[in-house]
Amino acid sequence: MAVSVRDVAKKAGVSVGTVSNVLNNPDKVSEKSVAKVQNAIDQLGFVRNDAARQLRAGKSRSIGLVVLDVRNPFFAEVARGTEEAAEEHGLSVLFANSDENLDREKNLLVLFEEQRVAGILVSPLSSELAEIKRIRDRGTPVVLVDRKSRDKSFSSVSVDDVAGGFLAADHLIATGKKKLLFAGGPMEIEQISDRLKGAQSAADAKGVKLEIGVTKNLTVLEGRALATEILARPKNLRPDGIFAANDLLALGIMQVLVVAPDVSIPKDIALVGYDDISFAGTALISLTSIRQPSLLIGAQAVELLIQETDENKEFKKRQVVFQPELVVRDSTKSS
Amino acid sequence: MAVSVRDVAKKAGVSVGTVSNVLNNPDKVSEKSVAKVQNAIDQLGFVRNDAARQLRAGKSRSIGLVVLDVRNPFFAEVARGTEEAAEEHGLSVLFANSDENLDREKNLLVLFEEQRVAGILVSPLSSELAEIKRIRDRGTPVVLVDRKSRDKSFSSVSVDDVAGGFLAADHLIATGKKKLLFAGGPMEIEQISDRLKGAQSAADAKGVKLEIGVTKNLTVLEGRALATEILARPKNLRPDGIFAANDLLALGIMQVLVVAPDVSIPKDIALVGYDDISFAGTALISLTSIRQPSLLIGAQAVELLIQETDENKEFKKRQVVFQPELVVRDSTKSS
DNA sequence: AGGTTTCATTGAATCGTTTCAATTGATTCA
DNA sequence: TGAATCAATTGAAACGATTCAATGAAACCT
Repeated sequence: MAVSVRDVAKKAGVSVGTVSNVLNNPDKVSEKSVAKVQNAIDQLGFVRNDAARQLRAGKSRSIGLVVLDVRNPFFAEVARGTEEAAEEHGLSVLFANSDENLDREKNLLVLFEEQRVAGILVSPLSSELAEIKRIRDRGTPVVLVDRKSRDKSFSSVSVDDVAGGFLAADHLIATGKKKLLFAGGPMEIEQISDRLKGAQSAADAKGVKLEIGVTKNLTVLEGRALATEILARPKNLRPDGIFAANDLLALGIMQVLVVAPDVSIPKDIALVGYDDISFAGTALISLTSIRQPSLLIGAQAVELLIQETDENKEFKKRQVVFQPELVVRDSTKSS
Repeated sequence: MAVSVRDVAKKAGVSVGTVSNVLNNPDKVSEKSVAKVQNAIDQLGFVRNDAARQLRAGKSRSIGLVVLDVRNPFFAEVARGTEEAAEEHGLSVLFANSDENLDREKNLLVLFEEQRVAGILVSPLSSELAEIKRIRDRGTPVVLVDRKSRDKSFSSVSVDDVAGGFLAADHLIATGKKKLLFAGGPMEIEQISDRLKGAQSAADAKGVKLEIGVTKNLTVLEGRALATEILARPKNLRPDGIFAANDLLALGIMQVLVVAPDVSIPKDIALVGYDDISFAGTALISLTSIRQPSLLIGAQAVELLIQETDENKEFKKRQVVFQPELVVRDSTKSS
């Protein structure tokens, strides 16, 4: 059933070495042989066996990507970034999501290591990097994604969430807002608490109040709940600017505020989100947001991985931190 | 650098066969040997080489999934469905998207075939199945996803879009609407024209008018453009029920209608979407939609693939067609 | 013609795992 | 005690592509 190079060689009347060369170094083979071999391949329906190739080569031409959640648009973009960059280097990317589950993460890492991937990009769940370090030390390069490693022995790519939080709050203050509210949670997630930290420092710098509205998660529903609570307050106790830790939360808040008769966005309450998902720009009132260069993050991670593979390993660890960007839209723009 | 079973065997003082058995059939090995081998594995940091395993086995334990666009929430759900079903059978799923690009599709299929995947699930781009047929005939089982094959030689899983269109229009009519509008396009996409076909037949059956609003694509922006056009009309020329070919389009329409002073949803204009994406339920006015059993589709596709692998190949081709389901929410529910 | 270089081709050895027929050693049974 | 049974272990062979030193053939130069 299975057709091997040997079968092709026999049919074409050449040696297996020649067949292999036709496949991999066609310029080292005479035209006549190429033709004969191609012919035999077509007739027999020969398909290269990648397992055998890899076994011989010792390494695969794939890199593994482990993210927390593929359905998060941010990670979907990061994934595309890695895919594009990898393609340029003739590599392909195997996607997998850990679903924020430590066991799954472990399994996936083992799987990738068994596959002898050229390298692993991982957005690690826990701060416990022991397992990852073990893999790295056994020879598989690893780059951390969306997480700054204090441990300088890892290369990493991340975004400065503190700066993002600062940008958001500072922008609200710049448009004249004086009673800010930060919406988000749980605070155990470093990205979220960093965004708050940045917002806090902007507020402190300008002597503006910053209230904290902790949510259980970053979903539309939580946003609506929070907004409903805010509307229940007397007008003078409401914030005049809200910074939500992501866009879904912000959109939920917006949905409720927009139908409240006594609130106008952005005049009474301005709103800033985070992530700049595609829905942000197309919302009823387009949403000001903090954009993370997600494609770039993915691409950069691949580059770091490749550097780590190429060069004398120990030298080239780098921690790349991208700066987020403020995208101003109608939810904060007084027209 | 690389540690092999042979190294483990030497260190543990047993044969390679025993090491292999510890890995794959621990019950066939004495406890003492298991302990010795485990010890050696830990000390040496041995990691199984999957390429060698596969080479020996002749088949991988992965199945390949090629979808048109991973960022489409429908396909994201289908992917999860395959993942869950595959996991139950001890298989893993390799994701890839063709980006609606024929060359990419071809490359991915070749890649999967070279990997000797256990089978391929593909949402094929063109109706030209020659290449896919060739792969199938060479021995890799293939199941078509989200596409009904007229060619009965393929197993396939799809959803009845005509029925979905009928459901939507019939529901609008049942709530008393008399001037319907179908929004969607381009009509070359079979899924879209099928939905229209179903809507048309529901309208015909009840003697209700159905206007067709063709859009360039199915995005929020197109929906807003269309809705703006509708609002520009005198009131008596506006439809009283709109069926949009997907939820993004419907949400765009809703965004515009909801702020129009002289339109109330669903009293003046009712709205039905398609796909039931997670945003549908959390929209400002929750959106009635047609749900496709996307998880089930993925799971079913895996089952068909496995049947095709197991049984005498030629018998078990099946074309499974799921029925979509109407999910009634506020956008059509007179409260 | 003789020698040297160039180019194409050959095929055995290799990668690391699994399999399976053969072997060993221990245990049971009559 | 000798034979039969069973469990545990062994190690060579196989999977299929690639590599590389060796070989062959042709072309070139003096």
